[in-house]
Amino acid sequence: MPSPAVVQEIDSLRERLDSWNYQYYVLDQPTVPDAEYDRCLRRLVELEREYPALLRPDSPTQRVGAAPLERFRQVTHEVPMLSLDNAFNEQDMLDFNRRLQDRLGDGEAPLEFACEPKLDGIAVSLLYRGGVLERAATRGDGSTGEDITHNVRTIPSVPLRLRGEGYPQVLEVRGEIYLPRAGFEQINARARAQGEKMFVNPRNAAAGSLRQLDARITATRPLEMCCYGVGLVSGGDLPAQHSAVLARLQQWGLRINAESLVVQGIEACDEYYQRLAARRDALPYDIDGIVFKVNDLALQQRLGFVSRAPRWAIARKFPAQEEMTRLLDVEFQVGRTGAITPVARLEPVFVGGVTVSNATLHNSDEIERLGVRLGDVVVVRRAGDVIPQVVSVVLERRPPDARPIVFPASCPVCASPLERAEDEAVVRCMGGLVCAAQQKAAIRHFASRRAMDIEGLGDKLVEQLVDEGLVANVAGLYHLQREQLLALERLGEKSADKLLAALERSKHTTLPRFIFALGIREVGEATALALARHFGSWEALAGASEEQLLAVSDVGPVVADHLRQFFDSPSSLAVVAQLREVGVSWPDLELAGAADLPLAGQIWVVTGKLEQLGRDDATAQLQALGARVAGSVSARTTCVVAGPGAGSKLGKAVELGIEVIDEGALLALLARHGMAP
DNA sequence: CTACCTCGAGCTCA
DNA sequence: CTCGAGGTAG
Repeated sequence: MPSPAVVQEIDSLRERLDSWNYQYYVLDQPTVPDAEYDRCLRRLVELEREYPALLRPDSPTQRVGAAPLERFRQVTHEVPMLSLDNAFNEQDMLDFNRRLQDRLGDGEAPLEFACEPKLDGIAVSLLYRGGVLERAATRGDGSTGEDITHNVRTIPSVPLRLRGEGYPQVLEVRGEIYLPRAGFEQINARARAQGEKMFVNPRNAAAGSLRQLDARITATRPLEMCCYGVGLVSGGDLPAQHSAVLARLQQWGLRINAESLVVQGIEACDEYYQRLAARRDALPYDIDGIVFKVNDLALQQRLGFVSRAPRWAIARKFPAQEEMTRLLDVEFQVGRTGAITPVARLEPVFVGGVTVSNATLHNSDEIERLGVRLGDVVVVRRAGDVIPQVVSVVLERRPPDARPIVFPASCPVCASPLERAEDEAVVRCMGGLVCAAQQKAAIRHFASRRAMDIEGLGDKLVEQLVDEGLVANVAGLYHLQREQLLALERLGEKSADKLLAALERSKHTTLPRFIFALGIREVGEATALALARHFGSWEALAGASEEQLLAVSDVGPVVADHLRQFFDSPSSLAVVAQLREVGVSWPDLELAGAADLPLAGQIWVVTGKLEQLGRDDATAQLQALGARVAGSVSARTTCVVAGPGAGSKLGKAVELGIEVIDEGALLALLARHGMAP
């Protein structure tokens, strides 16, 4: 039984260590020598070992890294983690400001903005319950991420317990986990010394560190966390301004960015941007832009969101980084639809934090526009997650032997003729399913997770199967024999059996998956689902007329045409027949009855300003009732919803004698069909 | 588009 | 030990 003196000593040690941690990591003011800190930590470890009953999960000793995990658990963000709209120049910023003032309608007085650098790291969410760190998660797709609590616990600037008081019972803090440049140098120096693989940039090093199953490895990486906002908050109140919320977070022991500043008006935002851009290289961490947020939370609430980003914030990105390199070769790739894409093979060059060796040249127009030749020195641009681009040619450095790039006259894979559709920039191989490149792409797509989900059928295997002549179309997959597979390189008994089992499993599928898997042009996951729901069975879909196809929401003339082409092609239908023959099957869908989709087949147009619903919501709700919402009025339009400020569309509707209703009538109609206002 | 982690399997060599 | 596949991140 520990004596009260021991309990008191443990408490006192923890308090001191927490406080020093706070001073050091959150306030950036070291207060005690490292030796003193270490001495106290060792003493605490010793006492906790002696009295395990006194061990707490939020003790400063509990950061070293727990035993390895089996796998990452999925977590759901109750408040989704959104992304930010981007601005690339001062004009974008002025547009942003204009949108804010128009929407708020409070006049032209300068708005107050909270500014801070956008750290280049990994976005995470920390959940504190009763002030104790309960869970840390990655952003993931915004609604679900991965549980990385075990790794985040090892980061010294993340408090395991909030300091002080007054924090809400449940507080979700959001921020960026990143590796300061010095830390990056340090772990790379260590890796070099031990002959291990080095990281290419701090962001990837941070991401890699957080993806460790073994937190003991994470603990050796000097990661930091910087907070920039909150998510879920309950059982307590926060201040009414963003900047004040951040200040409060800092009091509670969370690190916030030292450069954070509140300014008045959009011009001051530009000054802040210019000032920080000038200091960018001198900062101890990488940043890829500046974030500006409307500081007043009440205004934020009035502004709301557009699909996946708040209207009240914007990230102004720094100009993309550019480097020069040499164009070694141009390869012409053939895609799933036969589209021929020229891809530049470049002398590898380090730009924007990664080594770029490939860049798409899009099409022949682009090659012409650039006037680029093989062997040319070119400028390559890359910004953050943006796909690298060939920007221009350095003509002064053109070698005398630079050769023009010849666009192939026939398909580089199957030699079939090429065709360029009217008003399209892309050139396509007309070989269709006889083209090995298109066969491979079709099979890859068919096997992919969102389609038939055939595990173990990766790119390399598809390559082998087609090259060996074992499979020429997706139906051929189901005729593969075990012996044929075993004859392939690097494919043993286990892999073969696994693949065969996966193929067998994939035979039981669903109609939307199957439609999507066929790879019909312009028919993605969403369209496939809409088609399946609308027709309910393959037969109904395959037999549908152009007009019937057009009645499906999201299906326009282009998609309808591609669908008809597929159903009119004997070879395509033959593949489908073969698939069904080998046992690919799915349950037919319950047809969405007239009661479920009262507006099915109707075409609506929304124009003018909708005061209560907003155009986006109105569109979504109409679509949910089965209507197709079009952008312009035509003779086929069923009904027009017109709000104040409606212009030519309203005029056209009246001209054509189409029914016009106002927002009130729309709300009544939605209410009649059980839609929430 | 690039980079990173993890896993299982296959290959290689002792 | 190396490779391929499958997943993540920005």
